[in-house]
Amino acid sequence: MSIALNHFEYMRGCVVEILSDLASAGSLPVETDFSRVSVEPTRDPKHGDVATNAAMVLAKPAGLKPHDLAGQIIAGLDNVEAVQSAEIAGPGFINIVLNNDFWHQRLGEVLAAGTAYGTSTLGQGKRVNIEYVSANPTGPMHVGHGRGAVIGDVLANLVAKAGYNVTKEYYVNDAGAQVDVLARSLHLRYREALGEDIGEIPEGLYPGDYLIAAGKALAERDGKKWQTGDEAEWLEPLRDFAIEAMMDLIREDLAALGVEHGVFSSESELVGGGGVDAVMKTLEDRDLIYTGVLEPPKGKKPDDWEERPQALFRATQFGDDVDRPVKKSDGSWTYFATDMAYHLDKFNRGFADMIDVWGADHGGYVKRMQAAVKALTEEGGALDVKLCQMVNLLDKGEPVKMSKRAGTFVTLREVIDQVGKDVVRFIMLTRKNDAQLDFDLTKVMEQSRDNPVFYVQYSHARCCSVLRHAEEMFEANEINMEAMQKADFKRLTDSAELALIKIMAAWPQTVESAAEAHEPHRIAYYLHDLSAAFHALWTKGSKEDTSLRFLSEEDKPLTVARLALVKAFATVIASGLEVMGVEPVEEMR
RNA sequence: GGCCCCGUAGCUCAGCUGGAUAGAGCACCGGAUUUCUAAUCCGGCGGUCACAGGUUCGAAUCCUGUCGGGGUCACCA
Repeated sequence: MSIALNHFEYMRGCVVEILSDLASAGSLPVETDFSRVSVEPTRDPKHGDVATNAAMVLAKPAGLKPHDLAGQIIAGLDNVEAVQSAEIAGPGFINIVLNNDFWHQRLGEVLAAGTAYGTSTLGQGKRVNIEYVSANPTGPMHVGHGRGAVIGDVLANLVAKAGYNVTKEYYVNDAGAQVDVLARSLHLRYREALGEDIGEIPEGLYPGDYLIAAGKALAERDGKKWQTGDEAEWLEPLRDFAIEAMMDLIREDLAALGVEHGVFSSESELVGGGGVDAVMKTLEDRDLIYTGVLEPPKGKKPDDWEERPQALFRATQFGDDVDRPVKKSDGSWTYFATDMAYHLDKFNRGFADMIDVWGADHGGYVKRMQAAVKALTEEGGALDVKLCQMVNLLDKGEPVKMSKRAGTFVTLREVIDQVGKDVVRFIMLTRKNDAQLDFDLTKVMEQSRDNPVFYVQYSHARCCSVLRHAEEMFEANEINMEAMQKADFKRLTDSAELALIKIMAAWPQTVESAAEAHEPHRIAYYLHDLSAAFHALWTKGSKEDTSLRFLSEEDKPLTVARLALVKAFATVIASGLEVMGVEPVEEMR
């Protein structure tokens, strides 16, 4: 059982029970398949709380008209305790209104569960590996990395809340040519630290200032040990030193963003430990590796294209468009080859479900990796890849000009320091992962309704304000959690109050569907909608009908019931923000 | 040329895996402030869901094709 009732699932259960009864009574064929029967929210609240398509889906197999079957289902629904009314609409929908008691019970559930509200057992403890960030250890993170970091992190929280056993993983690309370049770049900074004039950083090396500190640290640790020697002598130790320094940098950035990985996997360890060779040998034995010649891409041909035979993986057998090289011309493994070994390693560690979060520029890589997983796990594993589109950094609507060379590059850390981690995390989720995102440094700090971070935080702060005022009006034991849970919820009858409860009650379903779809941005949208319902109730009480104000000296029982509503709302907001890794704000003066 | 993503209101974008009369914010127009925070709310205006076929009770959503925008295309990661 989940910690809260998913009322759509609950009502679906009721409908299916009625259908089963109809089947045993002979009104429906005994073997009728109910799998297409769904219970969903209505588009328009005027249509009721939930609607089912049962009559439309089953009319044909039952040999009945949708309306006739609907009539029989409605007769059954009238006997369901939670149902206030049910009626046929449109082509055969059954619109269902649930009674207030049912909604009041949901309110009690929220209070009982606290921020654990919405936690589900959907995943049944199944293990899922989510690999994200995996930024190359060659410098500090930029804003685009930050988006992937947030999407991966929140997706992990979300999937965990839906009942899966999640491992957050970072793949360290500490092998290959680029970390050699890093080592050479460090060597320059190291000589600089020892007093040499190194002049301009040559083209092709990393010019960033962040290596200066690493150079100094190396000079302090090792003195002049590597200053004059041959590259062959110092390359490896400097590489290790540089990677360690860069990973420290990245870990600091991640910590500032509130992101923490459980596992760091090293590419070089995988290669060094023979993991790649073993996997390739296995593939060769299965005749999935062969020596062939690739055709150059049609359209534009690369200038330095040379036709040559190379070791290819039969990716086309598993859904890819062409077979993919696993060896470079110098005989070493391609990145793809090591990545295959890495994904098999994850599978062998017990993760049949894998999710990778990548930048959109790696889009062309998805099919081959999925083909690889299919081949390596013999269909036992599944890989979903979330591609993150670019982040356009703006200030007051103008693009922020960035150049690595000119040293005007804005790092993720600078943005976090400027606007705060909570704002960064929230804004990163205000678009689907595969849509481009504008991040305006000024706009995200504005206190207005078109800033979703503020809008949601403000609704929570307003709650806290009400609860603070209540403390002056009541003795502590009159409005503690116990008292709120015993409050007379039946007093909450206004449409705006009930509307708020109904959206709160949709939280468990939101968690489950967003987790299943691997779409963390839905949480941000949900919280915005939930906040809107609260702001609406607030203003309704203060303007249209002051009897709807939360605090009333004259009617304390009613006030306690309303405080319970306020508390429950704040709890669901907090629960959602917890998934997003954002701290709820209690005051915004 | 192949592959992937995208095309929804003047602008920025949602649309819960196929549901009803397609939604929200901004902008524009008009309202609400003796207050628990008006940093908010309510109403109005605004659409050929790029286009053409197809699948079915039913399509913004799935399939095919066309047009337009972006990304990517051995030996980088």
